Amino acid sequence: MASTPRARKAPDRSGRAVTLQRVADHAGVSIATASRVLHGGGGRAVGEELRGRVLAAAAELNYIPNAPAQALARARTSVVGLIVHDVGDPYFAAIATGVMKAAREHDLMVMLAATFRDPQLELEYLRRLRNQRARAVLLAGSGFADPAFVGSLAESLGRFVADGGQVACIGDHGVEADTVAPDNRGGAEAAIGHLWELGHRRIGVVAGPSGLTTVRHRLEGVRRALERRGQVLGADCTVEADFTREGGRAATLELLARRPDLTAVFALNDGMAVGALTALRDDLGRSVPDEVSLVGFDDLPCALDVRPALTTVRLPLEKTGVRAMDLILDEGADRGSRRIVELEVELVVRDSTGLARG
Amino acid sequence: MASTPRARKAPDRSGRAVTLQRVADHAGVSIATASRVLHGGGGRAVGEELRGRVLAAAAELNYIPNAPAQALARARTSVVGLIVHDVGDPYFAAIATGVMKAAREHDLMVMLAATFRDPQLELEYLRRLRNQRARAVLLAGSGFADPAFVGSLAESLGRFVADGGQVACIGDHGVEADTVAPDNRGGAEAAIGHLWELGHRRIGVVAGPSGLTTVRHRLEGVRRALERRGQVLGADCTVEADFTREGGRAATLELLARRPDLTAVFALNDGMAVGALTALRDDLGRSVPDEVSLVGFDDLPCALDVRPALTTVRLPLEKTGVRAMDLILDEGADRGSRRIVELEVELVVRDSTGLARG
DNA sequence: CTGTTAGCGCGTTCAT
DNA sequence: ATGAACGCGCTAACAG
Repeated sequence: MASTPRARKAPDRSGRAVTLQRVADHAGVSIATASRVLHGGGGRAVGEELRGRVLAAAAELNYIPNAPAQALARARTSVVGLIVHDVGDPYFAAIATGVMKAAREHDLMVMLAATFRDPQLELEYLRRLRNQRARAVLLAGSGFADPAFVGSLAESLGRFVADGGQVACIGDHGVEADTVAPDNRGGAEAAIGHLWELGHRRIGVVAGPSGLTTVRHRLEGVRRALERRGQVLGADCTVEADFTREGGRAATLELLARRPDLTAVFALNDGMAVGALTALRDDLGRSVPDEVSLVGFDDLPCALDVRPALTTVRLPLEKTGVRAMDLILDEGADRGSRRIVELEVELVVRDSTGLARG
Repeated sequence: MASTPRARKAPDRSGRAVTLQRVADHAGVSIATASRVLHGGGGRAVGEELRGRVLAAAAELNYIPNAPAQALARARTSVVGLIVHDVGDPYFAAIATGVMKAAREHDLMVMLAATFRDPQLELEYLRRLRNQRARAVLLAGSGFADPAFVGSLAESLGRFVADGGQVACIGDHGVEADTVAPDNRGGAEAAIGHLWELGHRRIGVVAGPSGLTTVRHRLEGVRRALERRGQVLGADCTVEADFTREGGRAATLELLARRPDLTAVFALNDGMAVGALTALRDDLGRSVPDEVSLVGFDDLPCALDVRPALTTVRLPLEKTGVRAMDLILDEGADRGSRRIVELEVELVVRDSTGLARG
């Protein structure tokens, strides 16, 4: 036709976008019938004859349903949101991998959001995911221990749920929601136990920001393991810094300056451990593990690349992502109480730990 | 429960979801006015009085627009799709980081899709992104050199564009689309040049699958650099394997078995380089760089953690993601010819390369 | 400046 | 088994 005033879509060859209506016309059936054969949900079946015609028409026209329109009509989308601190961090990248694999098996798309550790941004993304009417949101990464923040987080999550969305946390976010979390305390205990068995009695801890729940839990594990053996974690044996390689390096320098007599260092994640290794070996000239033993946490790929290969606590990161998706998908179970899945961790002994000297 | 026949949404306290209509009612204005103050686009301004009432009502009711509904009405969404091989790979994770940062600045959400190097899955995700009516798609990662695949890819992309979507490639996908790509050839030439200057004349190459365009381009750079210096790359000087650490290790073993006299190895990405380092040092007992020099490509974080620290070609990965988003956002420029942005790379000399012996 | 109204593409009763 | 018609929440003419 000459003028199409309201045409806003890029036109298909024959002038308009390929909609269900067009498929129906092409097949000589009603739009309802077309909808039924293409998206089946309607309950009733459709006769072989028409069914074939619709399928053929759809194929010929290369019809693709309009997800936003379906979302509007069904009041439900097929997207889940994944909120992480930083995709560039191998820890989150591994979780994301698990999530994506699970999503694909269930025909879900995942919207990724990275907060770069800014709590406000986390709230902001929650809004945007609500705006998008995401069917569910996966909150990954360590939570922030700040009560005020946890309050607003709970509120945002509450709204999301009120809108009909589902929520699952990966790790402890201080919120009443289904959660899958690795056994951080147990992992830390295992790490300390390992060092203890090797004869280490003066162990230092290179910790991340205590505002992160993950850090708290790992520290708790350290304390518990030590106390069980009649020792308390001295205040001068813990240094807190950024949860990164650079943080680990700085913290280790400070730690060893305060306590040059330490025979072992436990870094609360592998990033920090790699930094600690650099500090120990390159800055301080202390050989690992001959003079100082080192243990990390997470078992990121880099733990293997580094020399000596890092003894660390392995987290089933990818599986964590998958499990979180399972929580989301099991819609039946969300009645009743909160579900909590604790994932087992495993100490992986490699070359960065050895017998304590003397 | 009583019976709310068509209620499909989780109800708000007062019984229904918070829609624009409700906000309008609450503020005592028409829905059009509410729309105008909340989403401004309508052209005309709104009086202070009403404007204030609408804002207040929206805040009080905690209104959040329904993106699918807006998408339907406007025939345009605010989501861009990002297709990568594997988020777990630091290479793609870095690109994704750049994309996400740029997206946030422009109020766009990103849907992530990981193909795990399965071409069919790439096509499938293109369909799904078209289904979602993504405003644009970013095709990241190395393309597949298979002509048949490139054909279907071009077709899929064509449909996407016909539907009004935009496309930008990261790296060469053999397709006529706006592209941002690092200078793979130049980087490889620089790497070889560096080794040459150090006196190396017997250089082996540890390559990824030749089906990937990235690998091809890097190999071309190698050949060009060598030929410029009067040498040709011997067939026995190149081994092809998976583009991974394990691939690098295996390929290096094979390479050195064939040519024990090599004084330098160029691995076509850092993953392979790390594997090569393991093979050289641990399996073969050859010291790096004293006996064999090693160069990688990409400058992933692990290049720094490894000992000796890896000499490698740095790619501006995060910037690559940002630039690709720029192409998407510059809608004005998409008339006329194809835009190609070539990103400069930089050789970073660290400790894995040294003078050739003898 | 503000309100009315007609779609956007689709799912879903409700008749037939 | 099939079709007609309404509504999902919102934008964008168009009319006042």
